[in-house]
Amino acid sequence: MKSVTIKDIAKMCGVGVSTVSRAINDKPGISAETKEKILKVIEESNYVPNNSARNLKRSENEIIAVLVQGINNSFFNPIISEFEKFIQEKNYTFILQQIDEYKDEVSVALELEKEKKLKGIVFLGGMFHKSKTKLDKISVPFVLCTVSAPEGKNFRGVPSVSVDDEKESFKIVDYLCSLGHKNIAIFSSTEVDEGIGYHRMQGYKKALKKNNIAYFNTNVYNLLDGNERYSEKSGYITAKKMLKSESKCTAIFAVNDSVAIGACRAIYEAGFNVPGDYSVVGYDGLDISRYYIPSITTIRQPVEEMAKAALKILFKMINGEESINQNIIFPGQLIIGESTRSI
Amino acid sequence: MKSVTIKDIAKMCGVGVSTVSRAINDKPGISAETKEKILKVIEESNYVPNNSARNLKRSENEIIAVLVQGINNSFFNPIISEFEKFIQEKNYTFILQQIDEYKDEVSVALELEKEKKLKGIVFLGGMFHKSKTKLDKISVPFVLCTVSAPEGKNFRGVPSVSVDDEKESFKIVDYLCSLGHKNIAIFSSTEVDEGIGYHRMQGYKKALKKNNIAYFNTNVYNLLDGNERYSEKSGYITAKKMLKSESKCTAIFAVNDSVAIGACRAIYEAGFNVPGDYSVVGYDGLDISRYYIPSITTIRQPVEEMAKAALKILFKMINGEESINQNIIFPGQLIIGESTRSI
DNA sequence: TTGTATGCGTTATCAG
DNA sequence: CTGATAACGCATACAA
Repeated sequence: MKSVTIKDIAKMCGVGVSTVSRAINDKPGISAETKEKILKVIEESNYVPNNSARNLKRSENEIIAVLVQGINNSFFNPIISEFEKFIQEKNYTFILQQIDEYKDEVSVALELEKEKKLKGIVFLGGMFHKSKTKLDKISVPFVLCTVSAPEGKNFRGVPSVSVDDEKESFKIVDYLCSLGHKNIAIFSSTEVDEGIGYHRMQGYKKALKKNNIAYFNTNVYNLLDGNERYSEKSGYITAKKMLKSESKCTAIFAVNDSVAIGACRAIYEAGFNVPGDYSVVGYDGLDISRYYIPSITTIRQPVEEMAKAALKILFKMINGEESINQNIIFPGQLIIGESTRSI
Repeated sequence: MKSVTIKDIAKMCGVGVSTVSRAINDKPGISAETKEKILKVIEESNYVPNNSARNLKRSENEIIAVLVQGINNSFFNPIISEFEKFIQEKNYTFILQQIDEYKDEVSVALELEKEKKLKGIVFLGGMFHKSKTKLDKISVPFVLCTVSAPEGKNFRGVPSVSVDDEKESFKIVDYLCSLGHKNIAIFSSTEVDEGIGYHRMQGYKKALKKNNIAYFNTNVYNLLDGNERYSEKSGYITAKKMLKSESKCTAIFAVNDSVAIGACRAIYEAGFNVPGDYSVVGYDGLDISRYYIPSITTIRQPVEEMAKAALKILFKMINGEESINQNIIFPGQLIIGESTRSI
């Protein structure tokens, strides 16, 4: 079970370890002859360089790490694909690191930074309960993607790329109002976790206010708890709950597309029609929202552009081109689907 | 930018490095007093242990790595969640490693094995162009999940957990036949890549044969190329192509649920109805197939059970309980949705 | 209870 | 072009 090391290879070839190292790493200062011989021996043996040892020695690696929470969220899929492409084009190595729910993303970042000698970090999604002081310990460039640093709390200096959740939520709820809806339910999380639930709720409230519609607690439907919260199932169950209640609402603002789809299904099963009986809107602009029947009216986040923008910022920082922190806010796009109608 | 090491901490505390090490790792043989003092200093400094150095020293780590190709495939989501839960229950650390499309998964496994001193590996999905000789170089226990080793080629000894794609495809196409369909199109990949395309095509052919239905090339529709192949978009475009053709088919066997959904949407947009004009079936049993309207008739792979079974095998091997290789084949479940009807 | 010294597998810096 | 040898940061056997 003892694994073969560079020393073993050196011995087998009758050369020094540094020569073997040169062969492995395509370094100059080695004759084609010996190189070939060494590579051949390596091929025949079970030798695989130990990355831990490598990382320990190397002062810097051309690698970017992307840290995601909730990797099973399809919203992230196109973003991750974009990262992969972009980073590879720059001839960097791309590491995707999943963050366990209960773990602190900044701690993981700190560990990874030392371990791999990273060039840069992207935080994708996440709740961002991050403390600024801890964030400051990160010594390589990093950027937040799809979330922005909380305002006020002295988080200035934290570059980010995001969409203004409150504003976009306002936009889509306002759209519902413009269609004549006056009784609009919201399916969301009522936990004040500074996460998407909070901002989207704020947008909802503001839109109602602007349209002179009173806000009622009874129109707020709390989604499932836990990691199923933003799933189709969650929307489905919540809609069933709503349908059983005395709700007189004519429209539903679901906190994301998956929830909207679950709601549509529940409404369908109850013998009602979308948008005939209920207009339903989502948020995010997942692919599936275009293929669903009815297609879902939603706010599309320009994910590819956001991904590119995040990496551009990151590489600028890496290259020391600009040290000013940027906080790019992308506009969301209201996509009018078949799930809404005017009344 | 020089980062602080264990030595620095030792110096700052006026103790030896081993004492600091003991404090960090909760090892015995240290007074509560000094431990507390050390931890406090660490807290205040920017010290983060370097994992590369740790891995280099440690002989074994309690960690399981899961290697996935195409992490953006929602089919894998519940499996990964299950892995995470299971592995954490065993008090092991869970590492999810994404494999770039162009990379060889076995090479990655080999590297990772040395680097992290893994206890075990799970290969999730993937094409498995793996060569047996290379696979043999892996010296820790591993198991394939959702794919089985290719038959014949002396791959005996490679434990796996999977569903019999050919048999299950047969089952669902046979079901279509039993509904009276005689002209059944298949949306798949015609590349002979030993991947899902091939086996599902075989099942399709066998089902036709059993039902005395002739096989026509013209009923085979090739999906998009590249990594969009198995997406909704791919099914959508392929269905449009089919609708424009002279096809007289009354049913479509889509190679997976996403493709089926794309096809349903295209049919809908063309003014036709599922299942009125076309019956559509998928494969996999994604959550969305239950929430789609119409819900999709599909073969559900028992993903949670498969995930658990794979890890059970792995842990048995790790504990040396059973060295016999197991190849568990789970039955798929025919789920009859609203997307099919008898004619 | 604590500190010192050694080695993990590499790469990099030197002489040769 | 090549080969010793010194780090890299940590854990551990051993000595104190």
